[in-house]
Amino acid sequence: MPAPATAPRSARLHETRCQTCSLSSLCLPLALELSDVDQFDAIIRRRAPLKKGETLFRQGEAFTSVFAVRSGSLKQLASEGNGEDQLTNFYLPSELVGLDAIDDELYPGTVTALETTTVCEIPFDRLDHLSEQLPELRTQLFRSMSKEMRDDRRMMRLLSRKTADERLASFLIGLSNRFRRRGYSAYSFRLSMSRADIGNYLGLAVETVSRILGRFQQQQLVSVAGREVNILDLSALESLAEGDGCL
Amino acid sequence: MPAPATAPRSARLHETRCQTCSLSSLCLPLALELSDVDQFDAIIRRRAPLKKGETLFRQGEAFTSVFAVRSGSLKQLASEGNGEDQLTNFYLPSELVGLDAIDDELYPGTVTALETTTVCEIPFDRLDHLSEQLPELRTQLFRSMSKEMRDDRRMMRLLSRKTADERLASFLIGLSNRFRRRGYSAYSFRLSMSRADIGNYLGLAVETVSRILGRFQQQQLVSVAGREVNILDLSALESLAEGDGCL
DNA sequence: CGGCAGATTGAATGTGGTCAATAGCCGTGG
DNA sequence: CCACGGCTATTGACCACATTCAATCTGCCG
Repeated sequence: MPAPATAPRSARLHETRCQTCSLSSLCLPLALELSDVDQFDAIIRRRAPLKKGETLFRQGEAFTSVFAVRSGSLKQLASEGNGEDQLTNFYLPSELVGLDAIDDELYPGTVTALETTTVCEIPFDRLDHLSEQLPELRTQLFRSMSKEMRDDRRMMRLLSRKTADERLASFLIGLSNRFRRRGYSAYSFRLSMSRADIGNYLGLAVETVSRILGRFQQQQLVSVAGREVNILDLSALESLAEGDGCL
Repeated sequence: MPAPATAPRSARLHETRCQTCSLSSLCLPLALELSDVDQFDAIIRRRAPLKKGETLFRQGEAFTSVFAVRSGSLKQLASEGNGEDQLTNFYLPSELVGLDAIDDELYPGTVTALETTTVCEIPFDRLDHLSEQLPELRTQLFRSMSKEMRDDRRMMRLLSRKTADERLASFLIGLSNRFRRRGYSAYSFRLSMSRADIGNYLGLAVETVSRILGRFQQQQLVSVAGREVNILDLSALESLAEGDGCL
């Protein structure tokens, strides 16, 4: 049901353009000339906001689009075989969702909103085609994918070599950095995900997450109240995250 | 030092072309028309074979090229901070090395040959530029990266949820599949990596790898003699790898 | 105010790591 | 050809970290 020519106020909300988006310096069009942004903007489809718990797409659905997060946050869950679900990623504003579906043209996980979340839908065939004419866009796309690969490697290192304490510390540092880059406080933020999500993501039991957050609080590294986090000693947390504990 | 017009025998070895490469159906030019393969072929640089233990590039070096493995195998090691090295990947023939370096234009790990190995060097700027004219090449490149991301997610699941037994089983199954796709036996192959490499990759101690391989042998799942592996009960190994142990 | 999911805390268990010793493999050189 | 040295692999004993199970507590929405 496409919006009529004279859209009502509710539809206007989704008419925002890349040119006016505060994330444009982090998002795909980051390297584009103003005239090119117009072209890019033209292929974007705005979406009605997702409410908490609503899914953007489900595992196994046909891949058609990648999505740029505009506000809010999402998680990606992959259930494989009879095993439990694995939380493979959290997505924050300006990040691209769905790049891992290009190869076999099926989304490899279910992506769900952790809070009220708005995304821009970017049909991939049009993105691909546009990337032919706009080398900067193509480069940015390659970079996004490459970066995600690098982040994955970092995650593998976390999962295979780090202790539970180091994982939690890394997780908090990672969030802090991502918030900072997006213009939010690096020291004070709200976790949009549950302890269970954190545990699932980090390969830890919920109880372990809880215990360690408690311990961090005792050690004056952070103060945690429910989902509100305050980082009290960033550098200590950083050295913990890098496994400097044995120094 | 480019080869003279009439190249000596030793240089001829590296003149092989994509058109005659037995891997062409798995490698990047997979989807190209014959005429387009010529263009692709023209940007490839053949390399002298790497001997066991020689490095293709080191962590932190400037990114210039991706590499397609032609024969042999490699490992990628990333050392972060003061921590130990993390083995992030093994590369087999037809696979692309270096895609994770695009974003920050530095190789994020050191890649080393596990045995005598030949690779094709593909300067990335020329690849990128060619992908503008050849949509199929671009698609294939996107797919390769997307696939690597998917594989990384699978690896994360392995590292965060699977037991040591399941990891080893998954590892053997994965190798078996990769060998099969390349036309080698899925049941009988030689590990080009040491136990230490396997352990590092799977997030296990060497001793654990050794123990579990021994146990698998007792259980008649495989027979292992040094680096020679024979898979005796593929389906049992597969169900083990998927964590069906509790069924 | 009640109900329920999410979060915390405690005690017991087990998987895999560490340390240490031994055994096997392979290339080198006598 | 065999002996030696170094490295890789195997095996064993012990220990620790994180999981599991279970109970309790907190906060939130109806």
